[in-house]
Amino acid sequence: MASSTGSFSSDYNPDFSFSAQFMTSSFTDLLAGDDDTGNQNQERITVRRGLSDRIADRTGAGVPKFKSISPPLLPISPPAASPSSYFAIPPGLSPAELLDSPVLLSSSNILPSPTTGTFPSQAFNWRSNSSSYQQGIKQEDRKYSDFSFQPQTRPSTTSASIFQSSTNTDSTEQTLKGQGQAWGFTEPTKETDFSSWKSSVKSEFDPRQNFSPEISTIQAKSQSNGGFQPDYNQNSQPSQSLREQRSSDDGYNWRKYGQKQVKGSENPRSYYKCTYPNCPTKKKVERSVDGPITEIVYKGSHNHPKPQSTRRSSASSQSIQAPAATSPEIEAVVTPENSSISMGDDDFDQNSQRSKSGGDEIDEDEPETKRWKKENENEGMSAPGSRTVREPRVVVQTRSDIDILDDGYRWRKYGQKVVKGNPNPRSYYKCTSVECPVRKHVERASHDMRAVITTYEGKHNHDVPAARGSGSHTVNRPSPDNNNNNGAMAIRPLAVNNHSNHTASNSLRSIRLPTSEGQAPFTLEMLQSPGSFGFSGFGNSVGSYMNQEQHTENVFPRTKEEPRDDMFLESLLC
DNA sequence: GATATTTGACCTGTA
DNA sequence: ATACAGGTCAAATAT
Repeated sequence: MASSTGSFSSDYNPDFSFSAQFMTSSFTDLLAGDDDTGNQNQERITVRRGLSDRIADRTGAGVPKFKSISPPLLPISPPAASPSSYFAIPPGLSPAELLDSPVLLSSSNILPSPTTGTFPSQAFNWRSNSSSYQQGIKQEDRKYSDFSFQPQTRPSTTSASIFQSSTNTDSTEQTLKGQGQAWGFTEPTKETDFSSWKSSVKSEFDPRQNFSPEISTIQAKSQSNGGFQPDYNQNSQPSQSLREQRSSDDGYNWRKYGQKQVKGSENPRSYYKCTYPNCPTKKKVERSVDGPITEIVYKGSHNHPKPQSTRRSSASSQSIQAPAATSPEIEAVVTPENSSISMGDDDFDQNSQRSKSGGDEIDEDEPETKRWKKENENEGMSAPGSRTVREPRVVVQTRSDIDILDDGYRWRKYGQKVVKGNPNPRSYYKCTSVECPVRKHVERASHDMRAVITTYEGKHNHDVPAARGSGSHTVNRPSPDNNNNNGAMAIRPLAVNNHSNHTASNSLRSIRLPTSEGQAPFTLEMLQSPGSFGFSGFGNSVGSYMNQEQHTENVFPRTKEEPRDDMFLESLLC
């Protein structure tokens, strides 16, 4: 459960490997990565987006194949033209601090599991701007009653899992809830998944092996992307594409019986049946135009042992224990697309959590999921067995992006929740200064992953920490590619500046909209029309929620903030 | 010729 | 009841 717990680090405890590792790894990767890497990440995130578009967008050489696995973009910044531009560390701010910053912390959600080093599936599920995402938005009214927030709690199994699911990407949530609940998906499974996550990086996974949606998703992603998995090379072979059609690398033999263009996705979906006599297992696979698998959904469980002939490394197989053939099925949805997943890494991230609470996940999948689930039920498969893996479709990494919002103060993340009306998780931070009551929450606009909404609550009773007070560390950078930057905008909200300059302000909200090249981020205030907003950005504190909400709605009709949720969260947290 | 894939048509579920 | 979308079938085609 470490993973689950880790994902949600209530205490900003350095010891907490989860966040730290995530951060570390992602940070490291980021540092090490070149632009290409950044692009890849983005692509993963935007899997749902037309591949052709993405390709066109990217100037780099080959098409990235790591959609699902690559670390989500750091919140810090959108892929810059040059590697060096990736990070803009403010003067006085050391990398170490940066790591501790809320930004990174938040990003941890998206980042690979601390324990395993793998990415949460959620991240992969995000579907950024894709049409599918829009569809998903339609369901924003869904109920998120399942949200379970237990920041202080150690990974107790249940709570931890729940938390994680809700905390992580939307896709994850959705997966767990939508599928998990219905199918009796249990947390233990989840843990298993996460723990195994690291080691299991395969191009494809065996349904039996994977029983967690997240894993499936990730694996799928990785497969398509060529992920970070060590095993990848082994598994992937030159002629694999052809073979994949038949056996898909998951050790079973499949026969393709259909293909269809799914609405909302540019990627064709292929339908496969296990060729073993009387085996009811099916799977549907979505591949992006360039080849990588963006989503895999398994239905049913194999009623036979895996065929002997396999080139798959035993190690990879072992990494994840799959439910026995007869075990219940789990349907995991990953999608990514987001761009889901959704890894759309990010997707994965946050969105991957598709629980209803997550809502973020793309609804697109939901129908399918339901359908398959239903079928499974009819077939008497109640157990978790089938899994959906969604890739990247959606993945816009949110957390990291958001965190970019370094406003000069030090923040400790104390919670995360998906609020009604916005599939994107809202991170909650508290000022780390002793007794400082200020809190802020950050979330992405539901309609546009690139837009980040930061809301401040309360007034700082102290000065801005010296090291960070300069505000010169703005990370804003023009994004080379608007399309690729879904959600990955690393920008520092103006709010920050305002905030630092006006410690007296109780409440400040800034919305960062996607910026096109050379465009500076702007605050909500800039958007507000005279009549519609009475909110000056420095208005009142908590009481301003309604106003804020209105603002938000005005700007982003689909982004709704419900005070209730906040209060709910507060009650839980406090 | 056997096997697998492609693809348009049909079926089914959902809104 | 209807339209739409997803899933499946099965003949045609390819390997």
